[in-house]
Amino acid sequence: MADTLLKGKQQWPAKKGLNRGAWTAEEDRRLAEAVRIYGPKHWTSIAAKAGLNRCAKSCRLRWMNYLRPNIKRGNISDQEEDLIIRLHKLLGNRWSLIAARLPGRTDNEIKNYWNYHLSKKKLDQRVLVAGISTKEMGCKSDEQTAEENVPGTGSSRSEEEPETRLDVDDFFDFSNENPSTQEWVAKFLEFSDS
DNA sequence: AACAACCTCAACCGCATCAGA
DNA sequence: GTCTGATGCGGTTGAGGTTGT
Repeated sequence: MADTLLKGKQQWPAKKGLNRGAWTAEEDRRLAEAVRIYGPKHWTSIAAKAGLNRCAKSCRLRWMNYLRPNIKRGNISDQEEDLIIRLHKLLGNRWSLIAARLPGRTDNEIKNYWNYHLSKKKLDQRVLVAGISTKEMGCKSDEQTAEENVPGTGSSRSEEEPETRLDVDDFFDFSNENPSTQEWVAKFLEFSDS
């Protein structure tokens, strides 16, 4: 355990005297150039070869969440939100899996969106339904909902399939949705299957 | 205008897992 | 089979912007 801890710590800049904090335009440019040359793999060598005084993890994160092409920014549409809710119900807090089903969205973005927007929405709904105050609920509803659908703890990453207490076919049945949603879902499924 | 509360976003942290030596 | 470095992921934090009072 102590080993693992140490190993984790060694990977981050604070412990190596490397740069941290916000990226500059110049750093972005260098990183993008390095990724163009070497491909989005082998982050350790990318970080070194780009002459960035950044650790591999920082470089990867920056690329994945910001520099990667085809990234959509801001304004999660209603359809996307709906899909996020459905996928979260099915997959739990597996943001990377959810993101993989939302073209152009990053796991970080979805995670951020969920953590603020949707968890708040659900909380509000529960408060409305139960007719109780947030205080009385102890702000517990988020974890509960997520954990209801994901075995183990919220942070566990077991490879087991989630214990699906819901019918997946039914879950992804959009036949009751309005035509524009259906069209969007069809496009989305087409995209993600290819 | 000033302040507080709310919201968004980017980045860091810690851990698990993978892959190569 | 074991060790070690690299990678991927989810959780968390905090800075900065926006909105409301």
